[in-house]
Amino acid sequence: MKRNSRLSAVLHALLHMAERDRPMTSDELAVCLQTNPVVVRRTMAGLREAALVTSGRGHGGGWTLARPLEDVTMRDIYAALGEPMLFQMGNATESPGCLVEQAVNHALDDAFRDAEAMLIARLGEVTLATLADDFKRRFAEHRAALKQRG
Amino acid sequence: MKRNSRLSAVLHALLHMAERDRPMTSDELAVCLQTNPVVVRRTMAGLREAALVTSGRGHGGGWTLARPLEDVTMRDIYAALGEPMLFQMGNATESPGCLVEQAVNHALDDAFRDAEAMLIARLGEVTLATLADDFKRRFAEHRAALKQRG
DNA sequence: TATTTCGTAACTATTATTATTACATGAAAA
DNA sequence: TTTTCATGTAATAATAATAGTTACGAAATA
Repeated sequence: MKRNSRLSAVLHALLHMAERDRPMTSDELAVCLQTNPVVVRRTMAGLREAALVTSGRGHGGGWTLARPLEDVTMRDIYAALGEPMLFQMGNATESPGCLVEQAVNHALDDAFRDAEAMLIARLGEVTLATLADDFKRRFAEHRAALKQRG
Repeated sequence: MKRNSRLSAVLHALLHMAERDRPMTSDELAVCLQTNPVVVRRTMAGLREAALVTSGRGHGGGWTLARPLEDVTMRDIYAALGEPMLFQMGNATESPGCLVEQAVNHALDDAFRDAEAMLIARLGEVTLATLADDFKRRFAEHRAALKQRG
């Protein structure tokens, strides 16, 4: 079950980019994300339009972060991806005139709208720097565990 | 864009059933929901297992609500449908060992889990009676508007 | 100029969901 | 008891959304 995982894939890509001091090519990112370079370009195009990354062609070209990690939240990235639907379930639209359907949709809309607002707010609280720090912490733990094992 | 709209479809069906004093057949519900009777049976099967509805075969058979409207919440129905995934996006699972991926997944899991908990709690606050009342209100308004227009 | 790399359109493949067909089972009516 | 009606369910087909691929053009660098 691996639906629309673009958001996590993009975060994954951006953090890998942050670990390097030169551009990463679409081919490199494709290997890293186990996908196709064309898919990488398509996805990153949205981020470029949002000025979160830049791309360069030819020798030494590839993808580069355009802003400091502290300035970019997961919400920014979600927005740059076109604010894809967060929820699996939509409303019925079989009989738009049906008053029963309207009552149902109204109740569901209320609940889903609130949950969505909360989720988006949460995405806005986490920056790429937060994620990078968490990665570094995990990396340090990993090394410590290796060392202890000898 | 009409993904997995089972929840709203089922609510729609149950409220229509509530408006009647005899069982509704799968064919009737299928017309009402603009789908196929077999799809209706498949979907309602989950509700029957959860004892929210009963089904009867042969003449006079069909689907009947098994509990008072006040006793059934949208959350009960969500549960009866097998608690389908609420979110469109899952986590990346390309490289389970990748520490970058783990950091990303952890942050996303946190946000999604909280939003899901909130949404499910909200579903638990709305009963079928709530929806039926809302329907009746809309119906009264509808009639008043018709009357005023002559 | 040769090579690298992105940009993008067109097409194919995969997957998830929904719809359909077919037939068995059970219940009520004739 | 036979006929009719309705659900139960497996198997299959159709549809739609997403992802992957191919192909080729454009731009930048060596």
